[in-house]
Amino acid sequence: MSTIDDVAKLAGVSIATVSRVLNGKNGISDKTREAVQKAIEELDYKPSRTARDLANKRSLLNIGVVISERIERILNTKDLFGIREFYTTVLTGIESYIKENKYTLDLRMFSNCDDDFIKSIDGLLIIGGDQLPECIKNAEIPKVLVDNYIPSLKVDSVISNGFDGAYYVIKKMIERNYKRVVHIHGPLDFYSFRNRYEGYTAAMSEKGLLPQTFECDETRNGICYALNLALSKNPEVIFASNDVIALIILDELKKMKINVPDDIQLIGFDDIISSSISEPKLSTLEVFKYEMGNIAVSRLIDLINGKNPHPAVISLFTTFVERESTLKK
Amino acid sequence: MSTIDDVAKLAGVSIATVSRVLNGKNGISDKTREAVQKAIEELDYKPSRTARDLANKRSLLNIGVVISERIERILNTKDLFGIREFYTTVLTGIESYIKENKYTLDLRMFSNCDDDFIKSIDGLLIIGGDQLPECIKNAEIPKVLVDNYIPSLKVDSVISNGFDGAYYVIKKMIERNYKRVVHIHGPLDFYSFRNRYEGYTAAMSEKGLLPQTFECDETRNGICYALNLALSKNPEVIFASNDVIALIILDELKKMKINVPDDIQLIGFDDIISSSISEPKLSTLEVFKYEMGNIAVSRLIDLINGKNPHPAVISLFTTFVERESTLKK
DNA sequence: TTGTATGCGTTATCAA
DNA sequence: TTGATAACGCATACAA
Repeated sequence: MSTIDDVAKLAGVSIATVSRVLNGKNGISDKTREAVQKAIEELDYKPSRTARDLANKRSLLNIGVVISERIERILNTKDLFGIREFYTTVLTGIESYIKENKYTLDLRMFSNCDDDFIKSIDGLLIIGGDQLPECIKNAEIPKVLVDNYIPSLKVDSVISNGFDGAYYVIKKMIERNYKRVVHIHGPLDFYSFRNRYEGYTAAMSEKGLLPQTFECDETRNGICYALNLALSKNPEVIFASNDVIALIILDELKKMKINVPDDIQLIGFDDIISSSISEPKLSTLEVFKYEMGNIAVSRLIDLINGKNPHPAVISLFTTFVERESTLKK
Repeated sequence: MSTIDDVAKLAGVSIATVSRVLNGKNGISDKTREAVQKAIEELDYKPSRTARDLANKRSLLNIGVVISERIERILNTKDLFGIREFYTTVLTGIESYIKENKYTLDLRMFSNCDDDFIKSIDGLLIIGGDQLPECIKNAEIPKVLVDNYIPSLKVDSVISNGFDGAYYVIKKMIERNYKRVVHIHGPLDFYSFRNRYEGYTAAMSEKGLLPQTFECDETRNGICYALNLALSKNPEVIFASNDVIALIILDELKKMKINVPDDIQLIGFDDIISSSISEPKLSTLEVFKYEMGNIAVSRLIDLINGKNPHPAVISLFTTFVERESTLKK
């Protein structure tokens, strides 16, 4: 196998020049370019991907990370520590990957994304399920949605596999002979809620059971309201969109002297820390938040490097973590 | 990612020593070895295969590619050129990536996958939607399913986004005011068929229409049978699981003197070459087969290198290619 | 427009 | 038993 050195020698130029020709840089005289190309042809030279990858690692990229005002609020709120932890962990995954590769990070809120910002970054990570402002939607740089997916947009996304997680756990409960399994969920315009909702629905339908779903916003009031509706169905199992909602439900059930898991069993989604210290401990589907951040950056880097540019959705498997809230004695 | 340098520093030795420990050379004091191993553990250090290959000036990655007997038959059959082309293109994508990286490839049928084979490869690409034999399922090496997905298995997969493709195109037809849209599909135990089926169903249901689906095997007889059932519903649009089925349907409709698109409109899936030369030309959803092969290898390499090891499903967006078969005058 | 020199993460050689 | 250091093939900042 010939190397860049052989080509350079044959063409009578330096390896830097050969490299430039290879990478289509400009600022090369036609004569030189032709000479190099002829040499490449003659030697049937093929650049080594291994070496190329290795050399490419060094490039300093500036990664933009944007969050909605909603998430910004969450990150700054004390009592919703549950959700806060979710995004914090995702961000940690992002940051650690960026740091390891010696890239730089620029974190902004949606409202601060002007043209100058877009121009200053090499790629964009967009966190959370909120509506995207136009300036972000239109930004013509590599983009990756994190914990969000917009089917109509064909933008790369990294999400958790909410469908299969929900589907699996609901089927499991049905196989344990519970039939009255209800779902209390957040607004379905958030993809992650919708995805889990669909998994729940699919499992119920497949088992010939009627899905019973109750929507709520993410406030305690909203959750209480949905919970009361749900309780009127005399459920054996309540499956909530996420752990934050599940934990509030747990709290409310306690107030009503309804015992979990003996009277009603409860399942969340996300596996935030509070779920493992609640009383009883909450059974839930673990979402790999840190890994989600990690892989999102990794995918973005690929896009920036023009590697596997065809847009794709990357969906991370979840794992059922069974704790006390589904272990009825 | 930490490097050999980090480990050396933490262990208080030189990188040469670390390298020795890594490669199990002898002539190292137990004390040093332990220190190095502890550092490796602590940093969760994984050697870079890229750098290792470069230094070794060899690419010892041997990628196993396995296909079912069914696919092997398809690849060797002349008249099923449609499906044949599909898998051929996927394989081309795989091969080109492997060649570029100067890796080696070992292609086998399911029945030839013994332990020796598994031992001889660094990672496994499994093509197509067929049932996996135990020896492959149990192989404890990095694996990626290509054009297949098994929810219960948590194995990495690369697939096309059949749901959204079907959903999008069906909604589009409904918005053009067609209400009698039927779906003729292959066996639903193949994930790709099931996925498209669900996209169709979701779009119909969402628009308040009753999904009308007809299963067939992939033989002409089977397709005819399903087609006749479907025709009894007096459809305005027929959506087929893939182009091969659609093209056979087209042929049968011609025999019946039913005009496409004026009497019935027809939509396929995959975008194989024959679809662009049929009469009329077939509207279809393009599946990026070559890219699918490419990204599958790329993902496998990552897994082999321990990069982003959390299992994930990568789903490639499809594109609607509108040709004559849906352009009713 | 072109060349020089450096670094990417690892292995291997040669000294110490 | 260990450490410095030269490759491996390429990209690129900086000089010329």
